[in-house]
Amino acid sequence: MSGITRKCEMKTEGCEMDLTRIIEPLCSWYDRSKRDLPWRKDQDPYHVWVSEIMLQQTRVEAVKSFYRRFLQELPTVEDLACCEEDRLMKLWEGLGYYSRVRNMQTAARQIMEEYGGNFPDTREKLLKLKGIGAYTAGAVASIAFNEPVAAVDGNVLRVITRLEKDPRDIMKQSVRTEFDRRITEALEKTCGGSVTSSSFNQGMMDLGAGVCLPNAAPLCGKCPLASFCSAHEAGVEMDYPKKKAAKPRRIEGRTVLLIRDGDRILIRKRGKKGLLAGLWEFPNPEGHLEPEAALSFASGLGLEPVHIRALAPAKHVFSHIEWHMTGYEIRVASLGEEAEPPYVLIDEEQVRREYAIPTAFSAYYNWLADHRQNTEQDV
DNA sequence: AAGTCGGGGCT
DNA sequence: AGCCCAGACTT
Repeated sequence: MSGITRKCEMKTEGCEMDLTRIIEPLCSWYDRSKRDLPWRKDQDPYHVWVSEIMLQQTRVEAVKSFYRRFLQELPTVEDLACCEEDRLMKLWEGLGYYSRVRNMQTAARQIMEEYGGNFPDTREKLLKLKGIGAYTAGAVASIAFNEPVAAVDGNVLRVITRLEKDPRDIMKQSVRTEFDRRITEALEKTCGGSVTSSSFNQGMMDLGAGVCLPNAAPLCGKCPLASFCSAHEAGVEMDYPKKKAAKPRRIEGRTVLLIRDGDRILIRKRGKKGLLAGLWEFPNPEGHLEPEAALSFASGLGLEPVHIRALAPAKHVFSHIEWHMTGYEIRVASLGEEAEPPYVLIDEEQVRREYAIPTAFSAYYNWLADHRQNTEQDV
């Protein structure tokens, strides 16, 4: 008997189980218990795709309203391919990871040009589209086209590592690739009738979201796979999955300037790449500026400050950065002229309707709404 | 393999 | 305050 086999029999740690055994039980459980979600009303590949992109690193509850509005505004792939950029970003405003929607439009144009508007219907073809990786290709191929392929996401990694007491770091690409291969092989052997890759993959999502919980005691009494689970048998569910500690965030000081001219507010569009690409922002020079420096900044844009007020500090946390912000309201003389490019003075109401502003500025953006100014008050 | 890229909700 | 979420892309 090999050392590995001995170890598995004694502790069942990191020992591969036969995944074909869990497929029928999970499909059966999914058919009884599936959540009623907006993107489960049909199997239209465009609908499935939009939902999967929105759901990347994003909770179901946060996605629902965005999903409905997005499809109402852009009902077809062609609508997405033709959508003007600022309108597209406005539809994604507040959802985060903005490259998702930019990549999705690139892919929509690929579909129009390379596939004549017919949605690619295999995992292999889907993988060539911008923004579609191993997970999303598997999800769309299985849910919309019933291809027997895996869709390995955080839920699957958590469920399988608990089932097998797998001690490997789930952030490693090798683990994801191996799970993808093993699940796909198991689906190829078992799919048929009510056992489908669609039910299995979506069952994994529902199981991960509602039963095999992250960062909380799982509800093993409700789990259709409990009898297969090594971690449950040993009472160590919370020890999995194993994951290396995240790197600490770097901290950036910034000074946010609300530069106002009557009802207008000064903004500019961010660059095409990097953080918050393609969104609009208030001037936010790096560092914590003193009022004099903030006034110089405004003067440097060719504006004539007539008043400055310090605002409460604010903090915003990104995945890898923290912004510690100082803020000022600066009122400038109404010159009736355009601002220094790339800055523009836009009516505040129009900004709120048409310009996507990142949540990072929400403390100051909200302050603005609570302190409307009319031109009569100018000093 | 490691870094970049948002925002929110739960513990 | 830290963790994670229906990840993908770049370097």
